[in-house]
Order: sequence, then structure tokens, then C-alpha cells
Amino acid sequence: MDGPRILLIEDDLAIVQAIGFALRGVAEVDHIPGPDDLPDTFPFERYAAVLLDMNFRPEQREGRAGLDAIGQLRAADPTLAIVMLTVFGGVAIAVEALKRGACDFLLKPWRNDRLVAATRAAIDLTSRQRAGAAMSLDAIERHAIERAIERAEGNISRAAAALGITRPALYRRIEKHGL
Amino acid sequence: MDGPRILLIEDDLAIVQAIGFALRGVAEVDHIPGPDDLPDTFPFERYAAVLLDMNFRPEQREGRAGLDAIGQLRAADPTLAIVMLTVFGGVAIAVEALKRGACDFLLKPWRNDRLVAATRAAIDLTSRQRAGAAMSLDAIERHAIERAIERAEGNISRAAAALGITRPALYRRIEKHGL
DNA sequence: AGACCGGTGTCCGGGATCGGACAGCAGCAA
DNA sequence: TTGCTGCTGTCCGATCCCGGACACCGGTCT
Repeated sequence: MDGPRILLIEDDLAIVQAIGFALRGVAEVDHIPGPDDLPDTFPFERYAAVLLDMNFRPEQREGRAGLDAIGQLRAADPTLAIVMLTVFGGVAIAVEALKRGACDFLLKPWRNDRLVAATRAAIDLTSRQRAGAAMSLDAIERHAIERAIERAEGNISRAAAALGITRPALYRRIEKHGL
Repeated sequence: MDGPRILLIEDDLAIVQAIGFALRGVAEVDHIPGPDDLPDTFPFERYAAVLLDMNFRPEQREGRAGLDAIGQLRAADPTLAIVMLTVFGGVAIAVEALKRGACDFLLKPWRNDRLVAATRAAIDLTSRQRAGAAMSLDAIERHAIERAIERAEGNISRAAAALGITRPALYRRIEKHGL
């Protein structure tokens, strides 16, 4: 668990090399040519982000395979942030990709600083999502209570009603969590 | 609380009229020319979605004002789904808009069926987000427990550890929630 | 003033919940 | 077989939390 490690899904070896070079010092880059090359059991938890090439299957129109791969990856590990890479510039595809759960969308050719920034952001997002997913029940409760009180604008009674508990119960929990 | 009501932020009256016509039967459409025309206290909770025109401030480059408006609206009501409308087709802007919390991004001129579909999806998203935000503490706990057990692949001990509670406590809660 | 309202903060007895402990079970290695 | 491991499901006495009730407070009516 030294530096972050990311997974690059890209069939063009020249691009693989270029990305590996651009991201030296940012993350270790592992590489597979396409999402179909993922073995049945794959250690997603080792990776801090995925860079996913949209066009690994050039014969398929509109990069639909790339979109499907997003769903596939997210089903396998919903905490893993995915950055799309593509030469096709359609707004519709970008929107669809983000709606399916990609966290960013970069056009080739990219500026290296943008790639680095997007990768860093994705790594950060993954770690935050994993922290959130691994939250203890107590922490979850604390968050829910904080939000409820905020939404009720400090009105304890309404917050308690929204949370489905009695007002004294909410007082106790507020004190317990130190709020 | 009869049909859904949506808020259209758009300065071009011809477009306002066209959208109102396209969405007849889908939602009641209220309209203001720009986000700055929102009064300090505005009943966001009455609306089931927002259609936000990107270009209400033509002198500003790149529709940055439109992007800022997303943040403004989401700060006011984070459960309200926002659909962007724009004539500018840049992928970068679309990506930025979605990253800032818009739920969809339509290019003018749009196909009416796409507009209707996007509006319906936004209305649905809002209602789901509001249902989630208004969840009782019990329901939140139940969800967290379900997810934890799923993530632990049915292993009760690991799920309990991840939730930060003892195993008997998790058993009790599983039974209480009927899982 | 006096009554009312909607809110806050606190108390206390009874019942729910805690977690350590125990028994049991399946898999596996010596 | 024996022993070990890692899990499941359950028990029970000590403890904690529940929620109805109460006192109180500030604003707003008549």
C-alpha cells in the first residue's frame, strides 16, 4: 500500500505508454486491453481509479461497449471512480457516460495537466467513497442526525419527527455524538 | 399537490412558450427569466424539477453563469434535480455541468420526446431524493445494514465488524428489521 | 393580565438492548 | 481421529435507552 495504483483499460499501446508517462509520480498504472479481459475474480479493491478508453471496440458504433463497461465496472465495485477517455466528442455520449456513473470524461488528445488533475480527483473520490461505504453505524447515524437538524433549521422537534424518533431520544443522541 | 410542477429558468420567451407546449400533460411549467430573479425566499419544495437555460447571460463567455447557477440552486435545495438546456455543445461544459450536480444536459434544438423523457426522469429523481432525504433513522439503519451484509457477502461477523457493532447486536437488528 | 401555543430541556421507572460466553457446525491439516 | 479455525445462533444478567410527563420560556393573541 505505497502509492496509488490505477487501472488503465486501453487497447492502443502507444496511448498506454503515453499515459503511463504522463502519470509517473501520480500513480502506478496497470493495463489491460479491454474490459472483457478482466478475469472473473479481479482485485478491484487494490485500485484507486480506472481510466477507461471508450473506443476499445472500434467496430461498435458510438462506443456503446464503452458505456456498458461502465456499468460492468460499477457493478463489480461501486466505490471505484471511473474516468472516461475518448476521441469521439459527442455531448450525448459524455452525458450518458456520466449518468451511468463515470466521474469524468476526457477527450483525446488531452492536455497532460488535465489528465493528471482528473486522475487525482478520481483517486480522491474513490477514497472518499470507500471511507463512506465503510462507515460505522454510529457514524452513519451521526451524519443523518446532523443533516436532519440542518434541514429543520435547528428545530429539534421537527428534526426528531423527520427522523421518526421522539424528541428526548434525539436529545440523547445529540449528546452522545457530541453535537 | 395535483400534477408535478417544474421551474423553467430561461430568458427567451419563444423558447419558454415552446417548452410549455412540449410539456403540456407532463408538468405545470412556471417560468422566471434568470436565476438572479429568484427571491430570497423561494418555495423550492413545490417544484419537482428545474430546467435551467445555460445562456441566460449571453455576454458572459462559456456559460459560466449557468454553471454557477447550478451550485446556487443545489445549495438552496439539494434534492431538486436540474436539467441543463443549452445551444453551446461543448463536451467540457456538459461534463462540468453534470459534475456540479445537474442530472441531465440537453442541446437546443431538442427533440420533444427527449425533453419529455429528461423532464420525467428529473421529476422522478427529485422524488426519490426527497424520499431518501426524509428517511427515518430506522430506515437509514436498515439500508446501511443491508448494504453492509451484501458487501460482506453474507458473512455476519464481518458485516458486524464493518458496522462497528457486536455480532449479537447485528443479529438483533436483522431480526428487528425483518431481514 | 391571563390563556394559549410551540418550542426547549430534564426526569424516572420499566422494558429493551448490550456483549461476553457458550455450544455447535463445517472445513481442513496433521 | 484429533485439533484448530472461523463462523453461526442463542442465552442471560447488568446496563442503557425509551418516551410520557413535567417545568419552563418567549411570543401572540383577547
